[in-house]
Amino acid sequence: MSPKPTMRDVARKSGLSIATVSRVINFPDDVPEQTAEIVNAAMRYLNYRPNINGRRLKMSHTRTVGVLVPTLANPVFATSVQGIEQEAHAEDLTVLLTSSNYDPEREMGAVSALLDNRVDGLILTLANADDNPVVDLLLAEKIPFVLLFNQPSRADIAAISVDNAQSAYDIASAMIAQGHRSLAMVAGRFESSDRSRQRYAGFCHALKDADIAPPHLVQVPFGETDLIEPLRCLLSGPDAVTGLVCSTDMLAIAAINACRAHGLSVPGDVSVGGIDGISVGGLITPKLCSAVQPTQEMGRQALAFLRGLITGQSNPRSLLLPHRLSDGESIGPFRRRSSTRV
Amino acid sequence: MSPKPTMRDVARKSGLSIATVSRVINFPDDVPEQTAEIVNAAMRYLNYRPNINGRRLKMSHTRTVGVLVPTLANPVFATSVQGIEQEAHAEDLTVLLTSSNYDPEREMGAVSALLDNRVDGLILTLANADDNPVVDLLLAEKIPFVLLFNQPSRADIAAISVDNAQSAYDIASAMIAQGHRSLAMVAGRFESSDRSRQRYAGFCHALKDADIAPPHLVQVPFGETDLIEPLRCLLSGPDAVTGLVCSTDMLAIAAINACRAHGLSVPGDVSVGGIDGISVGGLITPKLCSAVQPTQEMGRQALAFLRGLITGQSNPRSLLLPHRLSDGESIGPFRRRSSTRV
DNA sequence: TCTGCCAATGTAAACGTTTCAAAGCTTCAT
DNA sequence: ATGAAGCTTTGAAACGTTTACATTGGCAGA
Repeated sequence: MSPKPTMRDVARKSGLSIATVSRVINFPDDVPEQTAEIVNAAMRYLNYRPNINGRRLKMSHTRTVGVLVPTLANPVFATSVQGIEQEAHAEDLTVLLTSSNYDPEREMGAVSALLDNRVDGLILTLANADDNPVVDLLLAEKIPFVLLFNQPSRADIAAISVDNAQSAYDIASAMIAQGHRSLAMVAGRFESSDRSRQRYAGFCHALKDADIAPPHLVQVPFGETDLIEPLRCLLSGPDAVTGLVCSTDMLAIAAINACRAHGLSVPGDVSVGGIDGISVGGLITPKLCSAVQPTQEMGRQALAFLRGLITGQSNPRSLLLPHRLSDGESIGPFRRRSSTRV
Repeated sequence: MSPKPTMRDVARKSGLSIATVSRVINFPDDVPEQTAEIVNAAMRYLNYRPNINGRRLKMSHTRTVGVLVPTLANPVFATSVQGIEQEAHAEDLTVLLTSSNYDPEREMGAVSALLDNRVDGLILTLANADDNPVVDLLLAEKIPFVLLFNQPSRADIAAISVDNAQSAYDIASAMIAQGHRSLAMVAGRFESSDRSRQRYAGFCHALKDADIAPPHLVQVPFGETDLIEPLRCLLSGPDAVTGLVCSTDMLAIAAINACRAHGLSVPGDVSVGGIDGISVGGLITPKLCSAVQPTQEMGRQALAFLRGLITGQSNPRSLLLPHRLSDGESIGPFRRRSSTRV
């Protein structure tokens, strides 16, 4: 009684064979109602709980998916995982979660651990989707996987994201439309995030299209929330910047905070825009103007898509979802700054 | 070649027995270096990857822990999971993640699914830690588990949290100290969160100690971020409230937003305080005054503690961690409001 | 040369499932 | 009676490990 009851125990208790018990569990309709009831009674009596590991060993699939995100500390990823989890729950799949802390080195280890668990497939947000050994490994081993937020250059890789460059282009353009001419991008380190690089490219493109001089760029380590020092130079001096495009909403919120600390008002003195569309952005003052992506929905779709790949019903391809600019208040018209105190 | 190589293949390739291969993998020191090298070479050659499910079936433990949180959409929980994940990574444990969406009904199903996976232990944030069938089940089945954020009344249950009542008491007292006499609590639904109820109790206690009249209470569903309507009554009229104690930081941020929408300034007209200490709270304007708990660290500790329970090195007990009041700006001195527009 | 010991390796039985082939048992038309 | 044709049910062989126990071979000591 102390050791957990097994199917064998249930079989013995109900006077039937182990095979019948198995069928009651997996194909209740293939078994006469009466038999099923006997078995179920025995299971209840014994407090039987199927050992999924026995099943997993025997079966070729595990009904398990692995998820790798850079961090859960950024609501973008947390929300996407929330979406993944919801859909997984609906599909009765188990989610194995790991995070890389934005460290490309850790990605391989994390994925390797997931593969040891024989996951049926993976949903990954990688530092860099191109020339990534993890992607090569997965391709070689033919393990279904979906990239989330990554926008790989190869078209035959499953990926769900928004158009990163365009998002940044749009936000930058919104500022330019308000008369801003001196802009900078605040971005997460490129080596930690290809999104960051792609967004910077879009930002540059917007500036070029508007014939604006060489863009500024500040790269900050991920997780950093204190931008007071990193932004000091940009925000002071004669040629101070009046618009900050941030590669993520978290950075944008931190940037607004830094502007305030420098005695500058947003959007009075400086306009700030973000990308991602995390929900707090809509609650703060000024309401954050952002290129919004449907984060949670993207998580859900990623899982649904992965399901398709696993069952062989669909083929890997890149999905670009539409983003939209939120009607925030953090971007305002250009105004010459009276005096730049810092 | 197409099917995944097994230990048997490695054994054949290296001309040794399956037992030796197993030893090389699990107890490299018990095997002559030379032999180990042969086996390792074979493994590399075949691209061998141990099947953890085979091991799990054989072994009594699975090196897997289950995690249940209400949602990842609230940074408190996301951050705690981040902490859990970090520590799990260090301990080489696999994390199975599920969420209940604040629905007590879903908790049992989620935990049941985790148990089917034969997790070695669980970390749970429950709607209600007392009289919870999930807790009873776990106790009966003698599965190690740690409650996180819950503060159960039984002392023999492992739990890591801050003193919820005291947190609310402290925030409320801070407002009272600033001269506020007309206070309300904005709380998540009690049936979804015992923290919410405990915090309300602390709030009431503070008011009673200060001889202040019956407290107001607004309960809102979890996940709700639009408090404009729910707060209309409280914020208008002759006996409008001047201080809002919110049961979570997310609610506090939403409350500040609602105040703004009603044309009230924070902390000029209304003071707002939160509980949790999520990191964005420190970035917004006004900086959120909150009873801060070390969320990520709590996650880490929860996993460490769980490890102790699993290995039998420690016994279940409740840990109350200290909270601290952040030096926010969202609480200011009481000021009679000139005209209450709404 | 034989004995005994030790280190290195091998054998084989689990672990709890799923599933295929085959066996029982009815029923029923011939 | 006989056998075909259903339905139910069963036996037994995997799945890939771990591990208690058995075997081997070499070598020191007698």
